[in-house]
Amino acid sequence: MSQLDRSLIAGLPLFRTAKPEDLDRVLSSARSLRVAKDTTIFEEEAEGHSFFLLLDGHVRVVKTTPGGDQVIVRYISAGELIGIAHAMGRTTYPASAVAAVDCVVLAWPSAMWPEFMAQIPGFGETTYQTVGSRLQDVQARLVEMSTEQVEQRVARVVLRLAEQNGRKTGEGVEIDFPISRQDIAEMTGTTLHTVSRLLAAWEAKGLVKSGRQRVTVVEAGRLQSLAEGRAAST
Amino acid sequence: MSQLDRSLIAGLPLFRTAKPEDLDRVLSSARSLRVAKDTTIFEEEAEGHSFFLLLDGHVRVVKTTPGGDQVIVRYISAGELIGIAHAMGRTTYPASAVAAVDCVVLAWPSAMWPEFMAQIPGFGETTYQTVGSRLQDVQARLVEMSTEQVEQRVARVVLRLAEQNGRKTGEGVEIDFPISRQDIAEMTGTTLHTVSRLLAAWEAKGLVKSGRQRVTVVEAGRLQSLAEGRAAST
DNA sequence: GCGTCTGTTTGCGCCAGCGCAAATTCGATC
DNA sequence: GATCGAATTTGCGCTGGCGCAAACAGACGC
Repeated sequence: MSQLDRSLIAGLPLFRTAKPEDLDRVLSSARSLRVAKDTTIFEEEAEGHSFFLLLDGHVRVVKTTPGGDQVIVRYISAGELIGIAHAMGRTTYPASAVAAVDCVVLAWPSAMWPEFMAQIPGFGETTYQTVGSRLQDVQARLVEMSTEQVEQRVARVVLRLAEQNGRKTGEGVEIDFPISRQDIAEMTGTTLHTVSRLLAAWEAKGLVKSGRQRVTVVEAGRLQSLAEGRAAST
Repeated sequence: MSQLDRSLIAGLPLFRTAKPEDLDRVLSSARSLRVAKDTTIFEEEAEGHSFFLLLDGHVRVVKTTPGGDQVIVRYISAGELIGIAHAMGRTTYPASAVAAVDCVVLAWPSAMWPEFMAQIPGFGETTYQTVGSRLQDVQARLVEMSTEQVEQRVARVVLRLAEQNGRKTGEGVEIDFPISRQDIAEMTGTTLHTVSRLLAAWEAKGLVKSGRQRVTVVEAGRLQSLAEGRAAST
């Protein structure tokens, strides 16, 4: 296995306070993987033998119910860790991770987790803050699911995805990975039909542009109004 | 302030691996408070100056939306920490904590958090596992909110509360703190009216007994069937 | 023991959004 | 550029559960 280059991970917040020799050690024990679009990186309930760092691409984290319904718990973007169940004292993955586009990930055996925690300055603190902010985030979504109408929830999700994973285009901010109506439905607890109707209505009002697995936010402000429950003017 | 007795906290998982002198140090810096039923321990968004250990009683953790709707995020029972936002790198509390019954809590200034983490063996690991399991839990609820009908969600919540905070009585397992229809509604994203109708229907079928701020699970098995979406027989 | 207040029950009408089904369009592939 | 499959759109009917409103019942203070 050829040694990976330090520059791959040097800029990440996760390793902000790590020393160069730490980076080398981290990299020397890493496996680097290419993951094709729609490939599963790890499966819910499976033994959590490895943890991963997403170097490039986007990954969706999905839970499946006994009834076969899927729910997208969150999207992960480059620079974030995945499969860190181990950090929380679990031995199995609580959800599946699927590449939303072709991805590059680094993988380490879970057995190395304690070593990372102990030896990389700032690693523990950063990851725990990550877990904490994910908790905040999921709690916020729970509140939204409990109190808001479908239109507001969909508006919020579209806005959040555009903010966090947006790419400016001539027309507005486009979500920079393929996302279907079904995906949005699975993030908002509704059906692809309803999402389709909403996007069509918004497009007619000029709030968004959308196509096959593609959504562009044109008027973020008015969409924000919708998300907050104030009926959008016009 | 009189020194608190070690036995107050010696049995807790949180201090399982702490040494007796650690316990004394922890206690000597603690304030002990009695909190009357329905009193707020800390308010969402407020500056997180303290963290708390619930010694006795039950606390509900509540988030309020801009629109004024409340959502009960979880119940905390004796032995658990609350207000540990600080651990996750936040400076304000993400939710409010309200005493569900008369409670006894210990409080420490948040500034002491790093000291606890560094000096009490096992403290860090245990609390991070707690955060991790809360994340799992909220994620599971998010999935339920997204995919299940109201009746299933209410059944699940009642079962969970009875399991975690149940007290055996002659008739079944009673949730051992006062809980209103409104409270259950705020945990399941529905209205008190619907909860009332469901409990009435279940009571007619002999699955539960309930009264003013009181719920007893009589037939856990059949209620579990409901929670899993299989229509209950009879 | 009496009034009051808070929590609960229940009836009724309505509608947001689901389920089903069919048509359509867009990309990708050969 | 013809073919095929997946994603999307759209119509239609139905219903779970909400909103409103009013009556009711326990518990608690005086």
